[in-house]
Amino acid sequence: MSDATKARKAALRKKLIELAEAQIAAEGLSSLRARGLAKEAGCAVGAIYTHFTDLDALVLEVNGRTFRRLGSSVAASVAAAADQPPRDRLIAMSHAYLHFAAEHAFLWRALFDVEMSADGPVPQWYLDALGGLFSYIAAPLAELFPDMPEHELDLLTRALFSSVHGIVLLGLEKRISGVPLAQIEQMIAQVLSRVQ
Amino acid sequence: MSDATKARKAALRKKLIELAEAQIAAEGLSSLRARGLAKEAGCAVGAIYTHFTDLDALVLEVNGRTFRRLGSSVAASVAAAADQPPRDRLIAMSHAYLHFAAEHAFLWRALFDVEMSADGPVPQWYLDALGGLFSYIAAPLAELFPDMPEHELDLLTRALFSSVHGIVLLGLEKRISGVPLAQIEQMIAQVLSRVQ
DNA sequence: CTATTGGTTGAACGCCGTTCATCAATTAGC
DNA sequence: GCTAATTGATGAACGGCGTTCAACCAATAG
Repeated sequence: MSDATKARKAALRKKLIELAEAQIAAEGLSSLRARGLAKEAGCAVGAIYTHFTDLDALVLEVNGRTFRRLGSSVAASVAAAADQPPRDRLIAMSHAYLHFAAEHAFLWRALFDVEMSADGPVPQWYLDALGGLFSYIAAPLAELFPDMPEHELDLLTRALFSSVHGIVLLGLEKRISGVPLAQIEQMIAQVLSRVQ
Repeated sequence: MSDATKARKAALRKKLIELAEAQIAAEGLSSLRARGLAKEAGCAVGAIYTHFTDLDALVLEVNGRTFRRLGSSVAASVAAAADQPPRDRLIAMSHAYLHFAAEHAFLWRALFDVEMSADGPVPQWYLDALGGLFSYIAAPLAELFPDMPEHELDLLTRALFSSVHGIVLLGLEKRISGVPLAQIEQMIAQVLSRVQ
């Protein structure tokens, strides 16, 4: 296969991922349609399936991008708060998580809405990305609780991540108990600053 | 309309709700099919739509039942721990929430998976049921923090509910970070017992 | 006994994701 | 430079979905 052919192939693949991402970002995961995507990309529906085994695989690519951007976003907030006490770093990265979720609401939701339906194993990069987020939390916690056994520290890490995730999830869910961003920030700070 | 006719009508309606509930409980919300339901109920597909505007409305009925049972379950755990200190009551009701979610995984998930897609307003009983759960949490918190302003107490209530919800959600999600029930209990206790 | 009402029927509609025989274009061999 | 082989692209077709609606029928009212 010539370089030009490979390039065209890769270009269509990239275009499909970008268009899918734009569609999800604009109108949500459930608005993604194979036919709509093909029309926008200027190709036939069947072409999608030469690049991805099914639409879920395509969404997984989009989620990969989203997860990496979320990771950088949180990492940047940690770096910016490097000279602050551990509890403030925890709050800073949680607020970064919140703002990412709020600014990219549909893309962020897609992270947790796709996997459930697919029944293949979770890809490794997914677990790695999650592990990365966990490690950002674990570091300040280890400073706060230097005597805590590793196992308990690991559990507390997961517990706090899940707590922040839950607060962001329900806080942004306007249909259930949606509240202003400032109040969600307050809730996160309330829970994290009470961790003694 | 005669009583017999009304009774038959109500019987089919009830049967449809029960069959839908059984299907969701057994294989999840996404496995619910109008045709399958009609076949099980021994009626035509169209009959479903004389009792419910669409399948979402039927699922909403199922969710209503689930929410009421969840409410009683949490209420019972509060009653059983009535003589214990507030923090222990918080932990007891959170564990009740966890065990309900674990035992009725698919029905519990349906509570949060349907509403999102429908675009009508959230029905009042939904908000009432959520308010009920909140009030169970608010009571022990008011004992723990008698001087806290009402607004902040309200925020802390939502924050703690969301935290427990997040821990249960991700803890039960085997595909992401699923862990044994005992560990999820530990995580809940960790977060709640640290609330000072 | 007839007219009317209202729940029930199931074929049909439009949309969906996915497939596959067919096509077209590029590559490899000579 | 020509032919054969390969491979991505095509889009009509398939099966399945939620939902609709003209036709049907059983029960009620006059």
